[in-house]
Amino acid sequence: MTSQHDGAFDRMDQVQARARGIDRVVEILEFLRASRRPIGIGDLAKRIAAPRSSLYEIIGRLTEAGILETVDQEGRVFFGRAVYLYADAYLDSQPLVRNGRDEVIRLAETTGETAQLCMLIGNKYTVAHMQPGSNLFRISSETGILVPIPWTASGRLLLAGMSEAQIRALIPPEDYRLPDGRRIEIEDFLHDVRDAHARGFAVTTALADEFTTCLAAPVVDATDRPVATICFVIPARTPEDRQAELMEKLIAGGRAVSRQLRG
Amino acid sequence: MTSQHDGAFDRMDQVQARARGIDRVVEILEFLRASRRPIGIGDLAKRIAAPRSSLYEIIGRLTEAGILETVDQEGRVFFGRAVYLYADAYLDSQPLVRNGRDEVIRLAETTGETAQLCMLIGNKYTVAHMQPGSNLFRISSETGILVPIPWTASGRLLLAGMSEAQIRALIPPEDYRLPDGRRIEIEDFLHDVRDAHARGFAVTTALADEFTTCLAAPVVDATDRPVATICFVIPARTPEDRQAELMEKLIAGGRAVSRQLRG
DNA sequence: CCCTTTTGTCTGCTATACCGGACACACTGT
DNA sequence: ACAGTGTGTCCGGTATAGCAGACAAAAGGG
Repeated sequence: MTSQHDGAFDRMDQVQARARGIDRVVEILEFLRASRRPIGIGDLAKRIAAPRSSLYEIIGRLTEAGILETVDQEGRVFFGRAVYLYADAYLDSQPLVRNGRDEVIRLAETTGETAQLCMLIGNKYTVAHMQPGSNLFRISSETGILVPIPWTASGRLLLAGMSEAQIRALIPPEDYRLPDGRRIEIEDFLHDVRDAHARGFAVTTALADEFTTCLAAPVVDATDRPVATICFVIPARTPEDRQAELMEKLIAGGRAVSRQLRG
Repeated sequence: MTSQHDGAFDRMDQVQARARGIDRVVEILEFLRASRRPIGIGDLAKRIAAPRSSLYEIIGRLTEAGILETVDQEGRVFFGRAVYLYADAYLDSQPLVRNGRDEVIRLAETTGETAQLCMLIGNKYTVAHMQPGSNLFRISSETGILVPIPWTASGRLLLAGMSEAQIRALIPPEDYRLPDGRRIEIEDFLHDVRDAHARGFAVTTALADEFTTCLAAPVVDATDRPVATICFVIPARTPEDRQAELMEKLIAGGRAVSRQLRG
């Protein structure tokens, strides 16, 4: 039907070229990561716009490998045990995440506050590990969700060492708009980044969430570039001296993890 | 060299039909899981008998998706951040692992002993989570490593409910040989399994490791089949009454997690 | 220095993986 | 009973993904 003369158009409108199996795999995994819950194959086909017949085939193969698992008798699928093993191997190879996570657990235990290990993935920010504190205060952020860098205190620290031009190139304009609609001025943000770098820590209040303050300290590699942050998520009205005390522990913790990276 | 007239032979010896991308992906991930360290692409091509040109393509795609990462400037690759996020979502979806892990942490804290959450993957046993105790006693086992079932106390509990024939079919003969060379008699092992099932707990001493005793209690699903165990790893010379006390906590903990699975 | 090995990229051929669509079956509600 | 919806399987055609092989460039290594 689609004849010779509109080939170019076809490409533009419907990128309906037959997809590669690997691309399907990536789409599936990415979808599951984002939605964080099991889904039926038919449903999934609609959501990622893939033909059902292909998905049955691909998911069958992934299930066989243990990368996916059939969750219930309605045939819903989700991540399988294999990914747990992959991640375990990954952690073994990454002293950063392993040590950082231990430190975060320790901090959460000794202070009772919610602590996190945060890092960048591409041009987004994510919480790699979260350890809830014993306090009643509920936090909103979830592990693994990708968040615009300007929304976070940690994001400001993680950009330390990048040039202004690099930062401008990295962060898409829409990421400067906060969840409540406010906009962060790029100049202000760049200033924050320089500031965070100079001080060696960052604090933000009521940024992504109205009642939350975030304290962050950097973890740096052997060349002093920030590779992660550890941070506390606390009620905005936490007393000054308590905040100072927490910040001190955070900086010490960040230094400890950084030291382990060098050794 | 392989000429026209031996086509049939070709098929038999070397199943050299062009491989699918997905299969390559699974092979790559499985290889990395087993070897647990970064590898160059050329090297990898030899090890899994795949053409280099294809691997460059596939690994490029997986790297783009964050499933793999380039580790050093020599171009070696290993698991990437994405698998960590996948695993995190997986753990969230598994009440067993989530609750079990919490209970293990609680037990390790209140008793000061090293506690573990263990389960089966295929015909092997693995530690899904380990929480070191505050005691000086160092344990050897590591999370995520696959271990022969007969080497462990937990393994005996996890087979409860299986018939003798099923057990014989499941466990490869070489798994009855301990790290120090001793062999476990199949009959003795089967007896241990029945015994563990009847008592509702298991104890082994100096099995995988000379100076270690392992106490284990089952976590069962709604149909009373064991799906995991929680256990303590303690010095072999721990006094009897202390062991009894720990065992009691363990059984209570296992029951608690089992209850959560039902609800 | 030359010689060997490896690495990353590119190209054209063709076996085949993916797709569309059809089919049987199981539910559900009316 | 019957239409409507969703699930799991199968099949044939064709766009294309994967392969072999060639290549330059870099990296050892003697």
